[in-house]
Amino acid sequence: MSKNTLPSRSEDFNAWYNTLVVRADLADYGPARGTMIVKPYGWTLWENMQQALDKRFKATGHLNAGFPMFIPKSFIDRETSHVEGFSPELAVVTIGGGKQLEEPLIVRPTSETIIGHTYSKWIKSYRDLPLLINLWNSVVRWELRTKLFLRTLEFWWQEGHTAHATYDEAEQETLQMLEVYRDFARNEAAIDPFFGRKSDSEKFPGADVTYSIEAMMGDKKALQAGTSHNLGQNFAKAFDIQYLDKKNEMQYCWTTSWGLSTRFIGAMIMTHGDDYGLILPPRLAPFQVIIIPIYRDADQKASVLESVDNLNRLLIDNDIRVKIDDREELTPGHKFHYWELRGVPLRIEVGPKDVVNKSVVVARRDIVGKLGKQVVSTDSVVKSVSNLLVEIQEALLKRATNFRDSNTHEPDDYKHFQEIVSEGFALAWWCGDASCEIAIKNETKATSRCIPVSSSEGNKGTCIYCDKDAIEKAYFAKAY
RNA sequence: CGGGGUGUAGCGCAGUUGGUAGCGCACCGCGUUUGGGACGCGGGGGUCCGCGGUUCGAGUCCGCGCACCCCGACCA
Repeated sequence: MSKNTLPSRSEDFNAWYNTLVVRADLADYGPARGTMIVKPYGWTLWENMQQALDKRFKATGHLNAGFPMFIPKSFIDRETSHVEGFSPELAVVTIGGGKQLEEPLIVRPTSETIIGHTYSKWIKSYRDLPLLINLWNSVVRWELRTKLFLRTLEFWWQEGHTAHATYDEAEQETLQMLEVYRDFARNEAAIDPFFGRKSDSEKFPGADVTYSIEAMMGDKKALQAGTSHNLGQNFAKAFDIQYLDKKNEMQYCWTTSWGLSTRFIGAMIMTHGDDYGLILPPRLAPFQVIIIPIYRDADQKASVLESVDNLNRLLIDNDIRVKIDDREELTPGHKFHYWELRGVPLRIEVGPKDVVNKSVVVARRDIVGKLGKQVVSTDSVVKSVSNLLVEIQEALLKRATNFRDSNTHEPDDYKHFQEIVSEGFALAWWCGDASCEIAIKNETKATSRCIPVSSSEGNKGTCIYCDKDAIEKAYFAKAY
């Protein structure tokens, strides 16, 4: 029993996470510092996320495209705050084919600049708008401190880039995609994030406004899990993205960008996982059901495997992602732990007794042990499994949301605020002044996460730090 | 870049006063097992992070590097 156990989640969350990511076959360390190898099991999870997101992007009128990973270095210099934000973390290529390049190339840290360059060529008329494109790619940012999925030198993501005729359209797009992320998080990943506008110091370099979804992890720290930016006309002006309007007058476009990355996998791990390992939401899990055959002798083996095959086919026919673990060298008990570590939502045990009784044992990953087990007749197994997958999905969302809410509080005063953010989220009146934000960070390590839309509900208050008038509330928390 | 820690088999570790490298898990073979991490027997696998020094002899002592991890700084 005491073999191969994970570090305790409650005692050492960090060690738990690092060990789990590797042991559950999601990812591994690459040979270069700070790089990540996403293993097939982790990549399948990412593919399922991609499908769920891509469906939503298509439904809102976007098309995918592929853009170069090499960008002329001069591009990054065109937008003032963009260059200031990204210069420290650029990977720069100076040699190609053995020769010094005339102009260095940067490995894309994000594609706003090359998109800007391209859109200025593509967009001539109001009839070309809106232009709605998404990219699935990887980007490189030379981070000092790395952690698998949460912050690596290279990571995989999608970046949407749109151009519009008016500010209102751009703002509407920005908020629409924020809502897409929120909906994805809630309904696919069973994570209900807070969402809102970023403070000036936390926003994307080059954006007028950044919105984000912010999720609470199992250690009560915040994770920015997706961002959507209204870029105003900053990139349009830097890259000359102009169109002729109906009155034959030149106008600058209004652009947006929005991204969600493999970091979100970290969010799922840290939201749902427990001491036994991952707990994956059924809608995204690479395998929704793992079937474990159990038998003693050759006769039993034959009948059990036949029964398992039938069950497997039945589930596949009903679009359930299922896998049989028929490895002969491992005992059933070992396989139970193996797949619990990997977070498969449902386990079906099929043994000699089940064959005789025309039944199977179904065990829930989110309720480990006998409490989560039930005997289901073969006739109704598809219905039971389908229902249970929905139930688990709902239970995970409910559990995570309860945890979030029971660790989020509105402070009465600054002392109270300090207590709250030492172990959770605070929703507090804030004057909007960066100096208060900085002081709070220095004194508590908590940063402003986002300012929920209509946070004030028309009321006014006083800043939790400086007592000056405040018209908005912001979430504050220690963050990844 | 500062503080701390660790480098010995795939992973986790032990290695005594310096004497020529071992344990558990994993892996391979055979057999018995299989409803919550099976067992027996046999087997394979090592530039002991690197370089230099001390010594008859270095995993061990000394010096200099390097890498990784943790905590800071930094981080759409």
